[in-house]
Amino acid sequence: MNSVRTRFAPSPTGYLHIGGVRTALFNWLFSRRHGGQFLLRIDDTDQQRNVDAALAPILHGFRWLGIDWDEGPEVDGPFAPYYQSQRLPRYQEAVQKLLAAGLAYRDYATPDELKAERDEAEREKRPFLYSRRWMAESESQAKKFAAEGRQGVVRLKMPREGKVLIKDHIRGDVEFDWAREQDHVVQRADGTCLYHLASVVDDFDFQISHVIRAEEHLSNTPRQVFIAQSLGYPLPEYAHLPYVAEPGSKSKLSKRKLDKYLKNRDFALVNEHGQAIAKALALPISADTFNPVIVDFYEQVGYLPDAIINYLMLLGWSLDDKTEFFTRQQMIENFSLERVTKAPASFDPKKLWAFQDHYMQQLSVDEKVERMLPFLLRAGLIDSPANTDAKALLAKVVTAAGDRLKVAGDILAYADFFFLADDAYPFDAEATSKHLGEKQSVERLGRFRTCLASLDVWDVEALERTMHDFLAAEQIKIGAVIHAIRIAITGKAVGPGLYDCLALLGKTKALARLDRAIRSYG
RNA sequence: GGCCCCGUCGUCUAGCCAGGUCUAGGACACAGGCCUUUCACGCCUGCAACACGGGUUCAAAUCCCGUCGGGGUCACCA
Repeated sequence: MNSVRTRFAPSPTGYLHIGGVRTALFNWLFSRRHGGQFLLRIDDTDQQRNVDAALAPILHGFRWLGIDWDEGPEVDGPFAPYYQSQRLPRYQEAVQKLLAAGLAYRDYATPDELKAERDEAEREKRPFLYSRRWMAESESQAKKFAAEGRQGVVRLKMPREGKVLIKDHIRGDVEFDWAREQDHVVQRADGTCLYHLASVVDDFDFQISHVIRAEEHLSNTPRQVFIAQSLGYPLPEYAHLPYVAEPGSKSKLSKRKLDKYLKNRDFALVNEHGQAIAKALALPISADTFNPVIVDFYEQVGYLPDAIINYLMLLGWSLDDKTEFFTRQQMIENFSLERVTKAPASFDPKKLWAFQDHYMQQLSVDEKVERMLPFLLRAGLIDSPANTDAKALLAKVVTAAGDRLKVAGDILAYADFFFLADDAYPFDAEATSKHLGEKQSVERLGRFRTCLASLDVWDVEALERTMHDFLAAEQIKIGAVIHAIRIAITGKAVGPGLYDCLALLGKTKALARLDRAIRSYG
């Protein structure tokens, strides 16, 4: 009956952080590996106004990634509610128990008095430890302090000697001196309770067997152990994961330092690529919620959940010296805490990109079409999902584009010209001046147009033959003309094979586009 | 600053616990080449690391000690 139960406890912040996903993923994998449950608990003791709105993107992100939870918001479960804001009575009950056992005390120190003690300790260069001077040891003393107009909070009465040993699945045994632990506040004057107490009570109530969380919580663990033991709770197993670090550094990844990451070449590249797609979609985005640190970025741009999950799984974990690709099933079968790395791992957007590339290549044309159609719809390049002609064209475009489409949104940045009107696609300025800048090039384009106009059969083979004959007649190499043609019909310097483009456009459109270029640059 | 954690190519990592098969393997990135007169894919080649110093040992990336470096944490935030 020792079921494995893990949890991830997001705060409703309005966005899902890539580092948070990694932590959640390891929790999820561990529970799945052992046939247990994974739960989501909402850490909203900070009572914000609109928890639902701030939580929605987070839940949505997990769903999108395929990280499902057995208990928590929207699915409930035997221990509902899973919101800390709704569990205050339980926390207060725990506080009473601590008080009654003499393991916590009411404290009436003012912030200024506390600060004075802290400053003094600093001046004397000794570690700060609260003097307990305003600790109320009896009811009458409490009344006396209150009569002075003081506000009472509840503090933990931490041991002032001895050591505590924390057994951690990743760190091994870690020892702390009790005497360095502060008498942390667990309940405010207004009766609300603080995170550490709430977290410990929740983990017990929800029967969490393994607390798997980021390493930044390791130094918080002694106080949590103290709370749990004081309350008579059995201790959960602990596993402190290395945190996810910034690109090219060992500092913790944080969405607040976006400006810094943008100086990283790879990060900037991935970001710009995404921004371009967002722009093509006219997404109402802000840098706050739309950047490569936030999961939503990847969904909007059209990454594949499998790519992200696979990449994240390998950030701080490995099976062996060569296996890189895992199906969900393989992940679950192979995951173990023992093989989690101890050192922090830098988030590398380029490597994520490489996984994305791989997984995209695994998709069939139909699967790609299914993912790209919504993008064309949203950009207004296709009027309706029921437009079968447009869908058929899309399938052909996707086939011709092949590996060039790295994310679903690339259909916009890369192949929009197929869907735009013959006079609406933009000409790339740099490419145009390079290949259509000279009169000679444009004249040659005109002659090539004449050759094409005489074609009865319009397919790749015929087009290739026409080109061959044209080159012979002109006595030139293909390089002298192919770029100009490409730009004329697509507006871009890069794209699928030229004959594919021509064939897919059809004779009428192709000729119209050549005419437009000749008119514009002749 | 105190406490705690961590330290293998630029990055993710294998190897470390059970020392030799490690002139340290793989992947991403980067550089060059092939393919293709676009781009991308693919293929080939190259560049590139055991933080440093002492031990122990016939033998150390692996064990021990120290140093240095990086990070986390020290709230009436979570």
